[in-house]
Amino acid sequence: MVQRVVPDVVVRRLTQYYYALRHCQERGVEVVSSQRLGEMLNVTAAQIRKDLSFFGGFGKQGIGYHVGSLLEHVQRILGLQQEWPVALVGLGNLGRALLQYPGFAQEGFQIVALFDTDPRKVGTTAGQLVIRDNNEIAQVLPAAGVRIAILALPPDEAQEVADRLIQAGVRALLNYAPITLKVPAGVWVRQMDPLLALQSMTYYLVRVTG
Amino acid sequence: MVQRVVPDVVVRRLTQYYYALRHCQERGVEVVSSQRLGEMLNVTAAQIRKDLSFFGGFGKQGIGYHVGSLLEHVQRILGLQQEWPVALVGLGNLGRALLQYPGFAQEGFQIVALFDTDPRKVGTTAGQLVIRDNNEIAQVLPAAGVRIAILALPPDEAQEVADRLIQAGVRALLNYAPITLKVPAGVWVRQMDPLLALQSMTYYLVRVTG
DNA sequence: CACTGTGAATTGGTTCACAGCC
DNA sequence: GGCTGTGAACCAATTCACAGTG
Repeated sequence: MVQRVVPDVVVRRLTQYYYALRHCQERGVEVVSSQRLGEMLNVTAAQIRKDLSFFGGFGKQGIGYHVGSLLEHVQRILGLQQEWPVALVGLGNLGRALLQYPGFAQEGFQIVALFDTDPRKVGTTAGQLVIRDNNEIAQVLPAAGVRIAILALPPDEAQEVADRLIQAGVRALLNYAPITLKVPAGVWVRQMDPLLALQSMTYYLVRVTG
Repeated sequence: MVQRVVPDVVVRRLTQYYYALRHCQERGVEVVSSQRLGEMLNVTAAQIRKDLSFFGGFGKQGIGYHVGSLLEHVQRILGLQQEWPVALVGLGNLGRALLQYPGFAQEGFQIVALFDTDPRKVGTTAGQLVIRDNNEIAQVLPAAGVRIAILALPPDEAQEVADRLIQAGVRALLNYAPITLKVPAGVWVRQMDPLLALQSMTYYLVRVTG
C-alpha cells in the first residue's frame, strides 16, 4: 500500500502502537506479532497490519515485527524524534497542574512559554517561567518556533486566544476549554473535555439491563 | 427511524448538541435549525438531523427545533436529569486539580469518595472528603451507589484499581492513566491522555507543506 | 418558503481470507 | 507452521436529495 492519504483514525492508533512498542522494549521483548500487539491494545491483528502497511512493510512473514526497528519507524512517522516547544495559555488550577505534569517533558514536549490575562498573575513565575500577558503571544511564539499550544482557560476566552495563537504560527491546539474552536484548514485541534466523556457514558449507564 | 442500536459516535455528538443547545438557551434563542446548530459545532446539518432521528422527530418542518424542548429530550436521553455520584482514585497533582474543578459538580457529577494507596495521604482530607485506602473500595462504593470512577494514578496501578472498581459495581471509567484498560462487556472507558493527543498532531506538523 | 425526516447513494473503515515468505 | 501484506468483501457512517409539512 504505502502512504496514500492516511485516515486520522490510523494516525491516532499509531500513537497507541508507539506506547505498546515501548512497553515491549522496556521488557526486553525483541519481536512482536500483530496478534500480540492487538491483545495489548484491544485491536484486531488485521487492523494493525493494515495500519502499518500504510507506511511500509515493517514486518517479517513467519516472524513478526522487530520491536526496536518498528519503534524507530513509528517514532519518525509521528515526528517524535524531535523536541517540540509548547506554549501553555491559562494558569488556573488546571494550567498549573499541567505545568507540573512531568509527562510532557519526558515525551519531548517542553513547555517554554506561559500566558494569562490576569494582571495578578502576569509577571509572576510558575515552574521557572515568567507568565506573560496574552497580548505578547505574537512577539514571543514565532521567535521561539512554537507550533503547539495548550489551552487551559475559560470557554469565553478560548476562541480569541486560539485566533491569536494561530496568527502567531501555532498549528496544533490541545483544547481543555469546553467549546468547539473554529480554526482554518491546516490547524489541528484535539478536544480534552472530561465532562463530554462522562456524559457520553451516562447514556449507557441508564440503559444497562440487569 | 427511532431507536435501533445507536452508534457510539452519535452518542458522543449528542453531548455536543447538549452544550450547544444550552448555549442557545442562555442567549434566549428559542428555536434553532439543524443548519445553525451545525455551524456552531462544525457538523453538517444532515448529520444532526440524522443523529436526532435515532431518538425521535423533535423538530418541526419549516421551523426547526424548539431549544427548550429538545434540550430536555437530549438531557433525558443522556441520563442527565439525575445526579451521578463519582469516585476519584489517585490524589496526586492531577487528582487534586480534578477535585478542585467545579465543572463536575455543576454538571451533576458529585465526587463522593476519594481513594489512594499512599499511607501519608490516607486518612487526610481533601476538599471536605477523607481519603481512604484503595482496599476500602469494595466496602464504600456499593453503599454509595457509585457507578462512575475517575482514575488519576500511575499506569502500573491502573488496571488493578480498575478491576476492583468494577468488582464494586463501577461501570464507567474516566481514565487518565496512559494505559489500555481491559474491561468486561458492560463497562465503558473513556481515555483522557493529553500525550496521545499531542503525538497524533505532530504527525501532521511534520507534513505541513508551506 | 424554510426546514425536517429519511430512504438511497456514497464514502470510509474494518475484517476476511489467502498467497507468499521465513 | 507461523505470520505478514493486501485485495476483496463486508459493514458502518456520512452525505445527498427530496418528499412532506407547518
